[in-house]
Amino acid sequence: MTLNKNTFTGEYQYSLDSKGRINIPAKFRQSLSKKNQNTFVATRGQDPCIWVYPLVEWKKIEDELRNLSSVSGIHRTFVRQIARSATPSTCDKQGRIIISPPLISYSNLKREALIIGMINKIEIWNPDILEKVDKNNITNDESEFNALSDKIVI
Amino acid sequence: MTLNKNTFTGEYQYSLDSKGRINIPAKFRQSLSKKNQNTFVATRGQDPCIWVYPLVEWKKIEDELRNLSSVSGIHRTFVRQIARSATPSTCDKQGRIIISPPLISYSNLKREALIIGMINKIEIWNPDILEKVDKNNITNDESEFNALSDKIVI
DNA sequence: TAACATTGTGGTGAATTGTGGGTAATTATC
DNA sequence: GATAATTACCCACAATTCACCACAATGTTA
Repeated sequence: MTLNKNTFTGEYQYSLDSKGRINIPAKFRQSLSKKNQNTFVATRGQDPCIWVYPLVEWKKIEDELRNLSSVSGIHRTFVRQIARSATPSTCDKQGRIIISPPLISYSNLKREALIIGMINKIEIWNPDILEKVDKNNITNDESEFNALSDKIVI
Repeated sequence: MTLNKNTFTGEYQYSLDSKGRINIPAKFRQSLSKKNQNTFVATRGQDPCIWVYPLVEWKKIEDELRNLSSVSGIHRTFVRQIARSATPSTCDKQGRIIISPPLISYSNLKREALIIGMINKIEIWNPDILEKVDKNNITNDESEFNALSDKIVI
């Protein structure tokens, strides 16, 4: 059964090997459209995790960043934070991509890695950290959660 | 893997050698279109770092500067700051460019240099200085930052 | 249940890359 | 015009990266 292209759901527990490689779940790879050339772009997430975009999705972000003028200090900082850690990587024959050392240290990744489908992108977490973040969020955000119900029908 | 041409992302820690040469990361060089003839133009950044443009991108900047009227004092200062230190340099066979002494002293570069892909240009930083600048920015600009991330969907 | 296909993980050799240094060419100085 | 100083170009090597192969574990089909 084929869902929408470039759309990711589900969670997987894979391992980051000693060379900084991590497997992209087969289901995710199959969902990629041809235009992506089996390539992803990994960058810093807003949470302490790694965000992984299919190439075509990333290009949209890139274009938006390109249009920010560097005369503004805020723009420069913004572009720097995102572009700095963005690293493209094509799947090898076994379906793995490479995670750059800066991203590994930012996300505090050890051997175990939790891969989560986030619809238009993929998140890679250190499982322990996600657990902590989850606990915090649940106790804090009940009210904001309710506010969301205006925007999204489920 | 083919990304957009003349587009740079990622960060690299390279070294400025005793002759004032610094390596342009191989990934960046591969991204250059032929028209650039392996040539970059380095100039003062708005932050205390060096901005490095591929030749064709720099030409666009020149055109923009050309259109700033010199009647305005601000314009003159702005143009002078950028034009004054702009120095073109072609990669040698090993992929290095030369950084002029004025730029080295402006950016306070020592041996270690942090090279950052900023989409349409490259920044070269003294790592210590970037760290300080980063800390400042994060504490100061929180709200404006959030406003930006609303405009840009990531 | 057996045979087969797929998937995740480890490792290896070849090619590439970053860095130091050396020599020729060019420019500057007297 | 001769010499010194600087700059540009090229070579070499160690370290890293990349593309591929192998295999065990898992899942699928007959």
